[in-house]
Amino acid sequence: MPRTEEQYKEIREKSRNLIIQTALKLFALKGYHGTSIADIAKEAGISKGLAYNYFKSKSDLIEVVLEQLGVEVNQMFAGIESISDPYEKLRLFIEGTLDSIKNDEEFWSLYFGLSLQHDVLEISKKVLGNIIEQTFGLIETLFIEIGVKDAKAEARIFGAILDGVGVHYVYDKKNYPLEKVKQQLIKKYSRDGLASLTI
Amino acid sequence: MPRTEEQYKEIREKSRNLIIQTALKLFALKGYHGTSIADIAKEAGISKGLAYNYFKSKSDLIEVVLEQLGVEVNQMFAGIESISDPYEKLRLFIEGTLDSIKNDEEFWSLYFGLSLQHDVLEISKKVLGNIIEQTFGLIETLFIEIGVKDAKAEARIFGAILDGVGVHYVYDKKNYPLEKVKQQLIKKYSRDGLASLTI
Amino acid sequence: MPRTEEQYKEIREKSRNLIIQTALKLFALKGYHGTSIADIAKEAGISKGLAYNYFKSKSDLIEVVLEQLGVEVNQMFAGIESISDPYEKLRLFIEGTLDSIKNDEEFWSLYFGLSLQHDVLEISKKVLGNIIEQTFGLIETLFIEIGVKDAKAEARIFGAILDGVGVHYVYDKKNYPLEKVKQQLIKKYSRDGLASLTI
Amino acid sequence: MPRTEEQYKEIREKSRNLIIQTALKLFALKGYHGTSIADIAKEAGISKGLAYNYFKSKSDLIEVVLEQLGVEVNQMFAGIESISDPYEKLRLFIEGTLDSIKNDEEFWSLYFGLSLQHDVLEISKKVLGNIIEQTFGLIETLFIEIGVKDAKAEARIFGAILDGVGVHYVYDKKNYPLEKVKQQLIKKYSRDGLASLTI
DNA sequence: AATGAATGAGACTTCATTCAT
DNA sequence: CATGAATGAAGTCTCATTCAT
Repeated sequence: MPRTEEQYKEIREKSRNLIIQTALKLFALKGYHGTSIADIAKEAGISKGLAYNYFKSKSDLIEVVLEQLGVEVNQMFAGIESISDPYEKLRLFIEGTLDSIKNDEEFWSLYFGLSLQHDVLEISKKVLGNIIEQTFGLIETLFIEIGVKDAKAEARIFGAILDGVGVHYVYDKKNYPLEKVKQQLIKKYSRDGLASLTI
Repeated sequence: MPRTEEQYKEIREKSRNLIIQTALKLFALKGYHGTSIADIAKEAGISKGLAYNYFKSKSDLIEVVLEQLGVEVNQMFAGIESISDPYEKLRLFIEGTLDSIKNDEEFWSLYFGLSLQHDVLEISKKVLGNIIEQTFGLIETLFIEIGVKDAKAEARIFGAILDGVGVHYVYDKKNYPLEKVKQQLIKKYSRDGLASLTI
Repeated sequence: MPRTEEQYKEIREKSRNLIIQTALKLFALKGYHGTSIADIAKEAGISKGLAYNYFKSKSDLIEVVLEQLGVEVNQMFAGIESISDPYEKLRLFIEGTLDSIKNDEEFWSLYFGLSLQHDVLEISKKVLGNIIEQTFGLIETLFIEIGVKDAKAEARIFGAILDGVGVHYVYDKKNYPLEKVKQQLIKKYSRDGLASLTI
Repeated sequence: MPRTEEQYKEIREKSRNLIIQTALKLFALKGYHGTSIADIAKEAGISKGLAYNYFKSKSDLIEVVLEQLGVEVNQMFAGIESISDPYEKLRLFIEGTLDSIKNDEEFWSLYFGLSLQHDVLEISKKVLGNIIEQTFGLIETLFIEIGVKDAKAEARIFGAILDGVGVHYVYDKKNYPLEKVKQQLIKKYSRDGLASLTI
């Protein structure tokens, strides 16, 4: 009995996701070059051929993986939008990012370790560029709302801190004083901490 | 009649440097994996074999290149040590780093793009770990001198900013408001800017 | 639709054997170092890559080839076990070995020429050591049964003769008086010939 | 002051011997392929270039090394010639060879391990063929003198034993019962032992 | 939709040999 | 006589990708 159109679609969706998730995991663990299609296929329990059934090439696969990454980053900050107090928003942003860095180590390891890999960079820009730009815009708006002078630069600095902390944490997880840094940042970006920067 | 010890040493020095410089350039341009020994040899105008006369393996070569990088980073900050005023030191640190990021794009592209590449990471830690740790210590001392509470976390944040800015700049050179960010950072880490953090 | 498990197994079996047989032939002909994987692939009419699909490395391949050799040596002597008269056994041993040396020149050329090659020696010991040890034990038992004093040493000498003859024959096939040596050995290890050694 | 012709010759002789001895040692230790000219030069404390000053190629070097080996083998048996009793000669032959195998392990390791290496085989035949042939002739004469029937075959067997024992000993030095084998052989080739073979 | 055998380009690496000094 | 920097061919091995079934 042939499968229905519906069933095929479901199977495709499932296999595709399996491949993406497996790739994400292995890329994070062993890097883009350190991971072969054979590795991914084996780990996912499928054949190499099947991977090529869903993705044109390895570079196509990483593109999709990065997209997925972007989606997840977006979701992470989705909840913050609804908060109205900008200071509270900043605090949630900091807490959200740093807690996530701590809890989803693997994910961020991928994000920082992968998206900066040279061969991945161009793809990364293409896929994540928009999301990153948007996020910077969001933060800029926040600083404008708060009344910070030169909100654009301030937003860049804010972003630099979070990414810088992420990079440093991934670089040396064991010794990084993540909690202290978090508290310090929350203080820094509280109403009092920002007072001197506002008009 | 063989060349003198001196002559041989000179030849070796020259070839070795040529290889290192060429490798540095190509690694920065095309990444570690994207650059083959053949590429380096061709660009340097030597044979593949000669590269192996000077470096045991490709990974040995990258190690030396990273070391070289560390040396240059160190030199960059060497001049700052002699300044006595800690605020001035911070300013010079910021200016030094950001100006260098702008002027030695290729160098920083390598520093950020390369040392975070997955396979290079371990080597990078081994070679640059000390220098980085030292630099963090130096900054911490600075903040202690200034009287900042929780100087350790503050030093981390400071470092995160500089590296974050570097990463962002390398990620998208054309649109990055480097000058603005520099001014804002100088203000932030001036005596007035830090007032609220000190005891 | 993929091939069945069965079909795949068959294909694999066939390719694997093709590679082993080709390797055996070329190793015997040109030595281990004198034979490249490319040579084997070309002779077998397959790609270099495929050889690595079946064997982890060249040294893995030689190991399997030597194993194969061991199996064949074993089979050669399998028939002798069933004979009950120890003198008859010795005769068959001598005849079997020397006839085989004459008829399967290529095989023995490999056995003597290959297993003594320096780099192959360790692998050879690992793979063939047991079989050789067993065979010596078997011969020793034979001499004990016959009543030879110091059967251990006698077994060693017997083995040395056969291997020595093999080495010499391979060394200079054209001039070696194999038939004469065979007759002389049969006489030497007949009941009469051994009389002076028995108690 | 330029050196005299005499001095030059002396230097040449010394360097040449140094290279040969070093090559002999390393070839024995690591095999022909496992030893590079660079290895030899380093071990001998000379430059690669110098090695090529004395030997046209690596294969030329091995040829000379094998020749040297032949000379030493010849010397080993030189003393035996003067003995008049053929039985005594045989005994000295056996003792001489087996003691030497034990004492000059390295040398025989080279002799058996090297001269049978595939690439070396042809050279070995060319260089050692004569000596080996001569030695077989000598032994044959001995057996004729003693009155052994089919002395040619018997000589071959005698040679096979000594070489076979050598090969086996080199193959597994630790466990080989060399002393026992020696005693057994001496007995075997004594007047009594050979009685049954003589007319 | 799924398989895995097969390919082939290209990477790293070694090393005998040459040659300018 | 002596040096060692330099070459280049050749070898081992990996892996993205294809394709017959």
